[in-house]
Amino acid sequence: MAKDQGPLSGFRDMLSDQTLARQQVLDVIKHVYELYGFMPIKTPAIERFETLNGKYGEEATTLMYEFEDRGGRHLALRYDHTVPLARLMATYGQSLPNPYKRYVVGDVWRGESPQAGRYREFTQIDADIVGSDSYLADVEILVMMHDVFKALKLNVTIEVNDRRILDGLAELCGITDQHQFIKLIGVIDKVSKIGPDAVLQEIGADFGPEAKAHVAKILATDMSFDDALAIVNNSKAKDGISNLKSIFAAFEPLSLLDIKFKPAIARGLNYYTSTIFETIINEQPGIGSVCSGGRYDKLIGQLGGPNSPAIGTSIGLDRLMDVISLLSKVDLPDTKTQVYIANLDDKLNSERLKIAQILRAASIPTELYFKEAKLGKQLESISKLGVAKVIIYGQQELDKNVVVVRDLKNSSQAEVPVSELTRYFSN
RNA sequence: GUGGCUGUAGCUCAGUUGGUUAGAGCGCCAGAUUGUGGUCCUGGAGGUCGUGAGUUCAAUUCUCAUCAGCCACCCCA
Repeated sequence: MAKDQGPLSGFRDMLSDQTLARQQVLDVIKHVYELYGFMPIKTPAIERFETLNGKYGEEATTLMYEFEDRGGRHLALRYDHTVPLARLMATYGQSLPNPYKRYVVGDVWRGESPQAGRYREFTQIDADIVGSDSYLADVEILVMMHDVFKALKLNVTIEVNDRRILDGLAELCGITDQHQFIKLIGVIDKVSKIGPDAVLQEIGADFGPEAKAHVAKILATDMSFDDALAIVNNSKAKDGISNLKSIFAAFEPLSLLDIKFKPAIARGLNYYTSTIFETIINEQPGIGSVCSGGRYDKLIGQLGGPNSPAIGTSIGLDRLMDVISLLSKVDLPDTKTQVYIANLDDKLNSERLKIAQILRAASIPTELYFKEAKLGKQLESISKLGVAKVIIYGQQELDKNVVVVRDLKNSSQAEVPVSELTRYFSN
């Protein structure tokens, strides 16, 4: 067992099988993002504490990793990618194209109590559109998320709401205080976890029977926009609903059944202003949201930039990988090597190296078996590594200027002239 | 951060109502006459029972602390 040498609680080491699988998933996501015109950027892991402070909400600030450097500067590890992006926009906004579309892959840190699917260091893959308040930006983000999960062959439900509907609901319940509002949506947000009955009981206890009655209606499943409007019919909610109507109408012809209106979606982060969404994996709802985001039209202005509207999405790669490995129990390979060259005789090492170099030059990942050992032993251990082909090259082959290629998957074997090597492996 | 449950070989777990050399399956290594693997057979290695301290003649088994995992709260990817 591990001594006290393992990684800290909430942090993890990842071996090659896991890392290769992540890379594979990441490549799929990047590919889809780039299809929509998002280009990669990178920002520092550390920011000034003041930059991050107050942007997420009170609770979140206590979860930040903050520290002082040797120069006495008050710093923090980034908590997400959205606030650093907003800072970036405040710095370079004038010189960037408008709308500005970028994506970022990187770790973020939150000092939470770790649990399955909850880590202190995890990777987020964000895509944001800055500078446009068009509902088409919202549409593109949502459709792109649909495409990502389709490409990953995952059945998801993307639940969409508009923060202003909740504002309207609060107004209806007579809640004007910001703290009370946060508390209200916090309770509503728990509906998928604790169920509507428990939520209503809490609402009743905290906000009175009238609020309870209003919230009860909003929690109904399969609500249409008109249903919602009938319940919360004030100007705030109207704005929200007409926004969602435009968004949903735009992709209606695509019939994306996995994107749904759900007025109970709240989102904890403070900076959201209108459209908000969360994504649940249908087979693994317990793990929580694997992708979420929304519109934050005021954040960039808050950080001293121009008043730019913006919308973004964030995929939690670690949770996503947890779900993927839960769903497919297939053993993942931990090598990309395609060919292994067995060692029958140390005297032929430079000949084997020459063959390896020919293959590598043709972009075929190739490794050499270092130790001279029984062929059977070599085949066994190479097979265990998950490598499909072995080149057997001894005195007999040297004399004939050929190579024996054994396929470990179907136990077939072929003699290939050295001059034909590249061609043989290229198809 | 608060509360609860858990922690035995690489993995999944059994076991000890405190008492000499702690077990299984899988995996790993080595054989089965020396240039051919994945089945079967035979043999072997590997554990200071998460770590540290306390109680005791004696602790892996009891107590405390600590670390890690899980669950709830909280928060959210």
